[in-house]
Amino acid sequence: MTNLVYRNYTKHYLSVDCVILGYEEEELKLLLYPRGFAPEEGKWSLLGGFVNENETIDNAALRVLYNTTGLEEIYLEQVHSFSEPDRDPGARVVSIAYYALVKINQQDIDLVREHGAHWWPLSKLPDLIFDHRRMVDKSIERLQQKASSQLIGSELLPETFTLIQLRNLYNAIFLRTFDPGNFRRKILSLDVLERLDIKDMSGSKKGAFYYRFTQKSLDMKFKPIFNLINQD
Amino acid sequence: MTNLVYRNYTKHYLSVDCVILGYEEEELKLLLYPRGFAPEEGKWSLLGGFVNENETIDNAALRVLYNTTGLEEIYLEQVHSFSEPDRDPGARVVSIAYYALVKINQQDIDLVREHGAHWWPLSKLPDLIFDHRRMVDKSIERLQQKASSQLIGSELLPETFTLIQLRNLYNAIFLRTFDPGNFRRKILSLDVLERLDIKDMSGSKKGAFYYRFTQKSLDMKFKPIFNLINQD
DNA sequence: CCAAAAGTGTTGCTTGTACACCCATGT
DNA sequence: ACATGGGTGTACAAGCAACACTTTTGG
Repeated sequence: MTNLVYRNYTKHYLSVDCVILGYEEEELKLLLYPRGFAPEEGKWSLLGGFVNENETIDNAALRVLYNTTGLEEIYLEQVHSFSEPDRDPGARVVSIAYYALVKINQQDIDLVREHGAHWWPLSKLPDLIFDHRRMVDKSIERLQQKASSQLIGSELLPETFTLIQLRNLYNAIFLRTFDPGNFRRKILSLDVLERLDIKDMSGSKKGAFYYRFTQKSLDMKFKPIFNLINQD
Repeated sequence: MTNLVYRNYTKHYLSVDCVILGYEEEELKLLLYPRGFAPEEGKWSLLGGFVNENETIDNAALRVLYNTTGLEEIYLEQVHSFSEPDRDPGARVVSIAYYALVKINQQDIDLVREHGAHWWPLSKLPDLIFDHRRMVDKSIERLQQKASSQLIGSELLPETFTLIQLRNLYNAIFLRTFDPGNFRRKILSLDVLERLDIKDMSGSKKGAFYYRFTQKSLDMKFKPIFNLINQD
């Protein structure tokens, strides 16, 4: 099927590397694999895999995520392609970095542990192989951009959450502390959350109301995600 | 040299496609090639080329630009990778889109014409092959983002320019009209332009002062560009 | 009743926007 | 002198940030 004109050109190995971010204990965590062989043995690695013949790179990323974490319908965003010829000493591999946002919960932790992976706090990352550290940095930059232009949280928090939890998430993403009053007002003015009649009593005597994203806001947010999956 | 482990995986054709933008007659223009053969004969194409064995994709993009326009030291930014398996009917080719900003001047126009390329106003683009239209749209989005977070213009305008020209450029990028007074104040407050003692008398009797970017601001802007070229 | 966290109000400052106004000068 | 576009001033509104204040309730 391949046009003869193309025959003269080099083909390349193509991989995807996923910066999988979760939120737990008031900080962002990154899912990493230990590398058990040379070179760079002892360092840690993003979850990655090669792109197959008949799939989009977005699908390759989803496949990698599914195979290693069992998770489906994950929020994914393409970040950047990395192509230094010697970035992978084993062969010339061009890699496309993605970031993914997932909810960390116990069953995922077990599943993930079976595969040898481990959640690392972003603030205390170990040494990463190749250019993976740059992939992480660029992903965080993108995540910050995204979080400033729209309210994120539905991908990282449980379905219902308090505004305090949401604020802590934003504190973790931006590495600063937002003013409780101002944050609350600003978020509520976006008109994407609805208050439930249940309170979280664990943090205080007064209790903090639970909120959740309105269906409308979720619909709007999920559209681009599924576009991602099926139309590149 | 290739590690045996990689042998099982598919290799892919990798190309770069460049959204080359220039500014002329108060509008943004896009450099396109006519496609002279089937399929999609009669449509127009971005300037592109395949990635070679031992070059970064950034360098591939620079090479394509140099070979087709003769221009060096061009401002380049990676935008997104496109990977639908059938996006190119000739073969499975994964393509990475870049946008480039260049100054249009007469000698470039001649040079470009020799290659059969043509500058098209963004507002009146012809039909493009494959997914090139999406590449253009995504590039414009990125350009707008960039232009909102920092003053661009040194790549698109002559070395000296009036604030009116700069405003027209911004009008063209954002498809709206900025208020003359407010635009001027905001731009000058950024403290990256210096006023020359020369006036452009062509537009009015009073004349409009020429400005240029300060060396300091250019140094800061060019750093990331050359990083792009040599360290992916 | 009081400590402590949740939530509201108030104020001053910065920024954006609309638009009126002044300025310089070639004809 | 006046029309024309360049350039400045002003006044109002919106948004942000700091922080004081009120509310609730388990101990």
